[in-house]
This record gives sequence, C-alpha cells and structure tokens, in this order.
Amino acid sequence: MSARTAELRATRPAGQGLRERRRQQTRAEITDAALELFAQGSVAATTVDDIASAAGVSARTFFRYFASKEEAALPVHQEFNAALADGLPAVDPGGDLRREVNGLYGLMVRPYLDNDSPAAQRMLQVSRLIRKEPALRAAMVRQNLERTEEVQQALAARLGPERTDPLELRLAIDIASVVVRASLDTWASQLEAGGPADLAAIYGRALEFAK
Amino acid sequence: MSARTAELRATRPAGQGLRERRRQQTRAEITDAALELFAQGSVAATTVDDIASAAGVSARTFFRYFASKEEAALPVHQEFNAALADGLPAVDPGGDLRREVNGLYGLMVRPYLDNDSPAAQRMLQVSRLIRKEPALRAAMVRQNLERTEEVQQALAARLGPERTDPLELRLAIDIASVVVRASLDTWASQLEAGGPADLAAIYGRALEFAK
DNA sequence: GCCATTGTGGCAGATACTGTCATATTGACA
DNA sequence: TGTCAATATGACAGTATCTGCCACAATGGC
Repeated sequence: MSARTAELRATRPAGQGLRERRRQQTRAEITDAALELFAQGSVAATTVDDIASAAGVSARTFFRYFASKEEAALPVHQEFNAALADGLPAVDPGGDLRREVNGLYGLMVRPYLDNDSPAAQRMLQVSRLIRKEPALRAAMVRQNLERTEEVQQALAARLGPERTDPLELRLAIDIASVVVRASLDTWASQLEAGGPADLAAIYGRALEFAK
Repeated sequence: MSARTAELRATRPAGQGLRERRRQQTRAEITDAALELFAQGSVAATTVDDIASAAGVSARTFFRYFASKEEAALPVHQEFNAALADGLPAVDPGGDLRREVNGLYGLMVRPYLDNDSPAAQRMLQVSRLIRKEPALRAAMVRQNLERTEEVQQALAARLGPERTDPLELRLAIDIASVVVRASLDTWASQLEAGGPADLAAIYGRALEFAK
C-alpha cells in the first residue's frame, strides 16, 4: 500500500517519443492481461506473477506500473483524472459552487454517452468485473478518494483559498462524485441486464434527485 | 484482503457470558495498542507483530479479530453499524426517501454532539490519526463502502423490493453518508485547530447545503 | 465432574511489495 | 555517426501480510 502522488494533469508531457509510447503500450498490455485473467478466474485466484507473465514482463516491472493487481484493472478510472484536469480551467470561480462542480464532474460521463463506442464497451467490461469483485470495488473507492483529495486541492486553489467554505467545497465535490458513480453503475447494470440504457437520461435524473 | 460479511446488527447476541466479554476486551486492547503505536510512529512503520505483542496476543490471534492493521484502528466506525441497525425500524417506508435516509444517518453523529463526552474525545483521537495517515483513510472508505452496501440491502428490503428506484436509493444513501462524514471531518478539524466547534450546527449546515 | 464448543498459539507456506544492483535501451548532442 | 547521460528492465534478496492446519487450553451446559 503505497501513496503515489498522481498529480492532476493529463499523465505525462503527452505523446512524446518512442519511450513514452512503449510505456503506454506496456501499461495497456498489463491491463488487458489483468482484465482477462480476472474475468476467467477471480482476483483472489490470480497472482501478480500470473498477470506479469501474461503481459510478458517481470513481476518487478509490474509494480513499476501499478501499485497492486487491483489497480491494474482500473486504468479507466485514471482517465477521469485527465477529464477533470481538462475541465478545471472552465470552472467559473464566481458561479454557483454546486453547479460548477457538477459541470466539472459531468465531463467524466461524456465518453460513455454513446453505448456503442469503444470507450463505453470497455467501461462496461470493467463494470461487470467490478460488480462481481468486492476487491475491485475497494480499489475503486480508494482511487476515488485520492482523486477527490486532488480535486479538492485544485479547486481550492482556483476558487481562492479564502473564498470557499471547506465544508461546502468538500460536499460539492463528494456529491458530484457520488452522482457520477451512481449513474455509471446504474447505466452499466441496465446494459448488463440486457435492457436499453440512456446514460444521459440517467445522469440527468441523478442530478435532479441530488439537487 | 478478505471479504467478511458483517451483518447489519449490533455485533453478536449482545452482552453474553464471560466468553463474549473477554472477546470484546481483547478486541479493545488490540485497538488501543494499534492507536498508540500508530500515533507514536506511523502505520507503515508499525507491524502487526508489534501491535499483537503490545496487546498481549499472537499475530495469529490478531487476524482473528481484524482483517488488517488498519482496521484495528477503526473500530469506532464499526459502531456506526449498530447505530444504523438501531434506526432501521424507525424508517418510514412511506416517507420522503431523502429525508428518511438522512434521519437514519443522523444517528451516527449523535454520540459526538457533546464535545466533552468520552465518545467525542475518542473519535477526535482517531480523526487526528486518520488525517495524518492516507492508509487509514483508505481503510475507512473501504469500511464505508461495505457499510453502504449493507444499508442498501437492508433498506431495499424494508422499503419493499419494487417500491424504490435503485438509483434513487443508492443516491440517497451515498449522499447521507457523505454529509455525515464531511460534517464529522469538519468538526474534528475545527477542534484540532483549537477553535470551538458545534457538530449539530455543522451537520445542519451540511444537510441544508446538500438539499 | 464430563464433554462439546470455542479461543489461542505456533508453524508452514503462499503472496504482495520494496530496495538494490547489473544490464540494456533510448535519445540528445557533439 | 559515435558517445554519454537518462531511463527501463530483470533478477535477487528480504520483509510483511494473511491463511490453513493442528494441538492444546479454557469455557459453559449438562
């Protein structure tokens, strides 16, 4: 259990040279291996050595990419960081707090509004796994906690240190986060159950209910 | 990482014979040892063996009481389960969902309304530790997740399986939980900072903001 | 006072994770 | 193009977490 400090920005300097591309590729291969093995067996029955072997790297290298096997299966949720970092400049420091923060977190659902998009399909696959695996749910809320703390820092800086009540900022963020997660879960559940699902409608309903 | 199934009731058959009393005592001794060692050094620098030795039990026995060293420091939050179980019968299935769930979760703050009570002092001690230790925050959200899932099951059963929209139930619970946690954190922060703090007022303000 | 139940400790073992070093690969720059 | 600093990888050792298993002790009902 380490405490990485994943700053709130779009990963690294971006699409750099071959080095960085290789790195992203290796990362993706590890994730794919983890998802497949977790789906076949279970998280508990899958060892880090298994995942590393399947991805063609050593166990030592695995831990240079992910802090735990659970995290290896949840890179989707790290993309949220990029979305939030992108949206941060659009936050109006003078606007209504709840509204602004909800707008920021709304960016997280946008990639999945089209049920047939590759992003949506991948999210659905991960969601299915998460629903079956308490260990993955635990890893997810942990990631969520860290992200929330980062967003709180970033927003406090942007809104001005003294301009915002800590309690209200914290609540606005946590509620926005909960609304997004509940919406995505509901959406994934409905799709898994075979029925139709409109993420935009679900998210709108969730926002309204939480108001 | 195990998946205990802590049912939502006030621990065991209650104040049974000497056996159960001894068990609670041992449990408390482990917790005290963990809190002290964590406060002296850090969570990372403290091993399970250290805690077990300080509590006068073997490491093997430690794991019969707690699933991890982090959990050993957070028994306070397990008391929340008892509070929720107590309040469940008072939930009105016909009432407004948000209001009923908020009322249920409001029970969790009651033991700490008096800043000078032993319960409040103990909570304060744990809060201080949690603020300093990311590992404990992670363990806390994990416990919170499990509790939330249990409450959702229990409430769904009480409200009638078809009477409640899963999305709304989920949101009502998560928001109520977030409001309570943010309030307790704010309260603890203010007290730690040396200033006065009125938990009832904070909680009221949080409820209003989240409405 | 007997016996089934339950708690405890010790041990072995699997797995998770980290520090360290040697080696190889990359990319900037002369 | 050749050299060098930076960086990625693998191998190894070592520590810590957590579990299964077994023997033994303590408890509490009868």
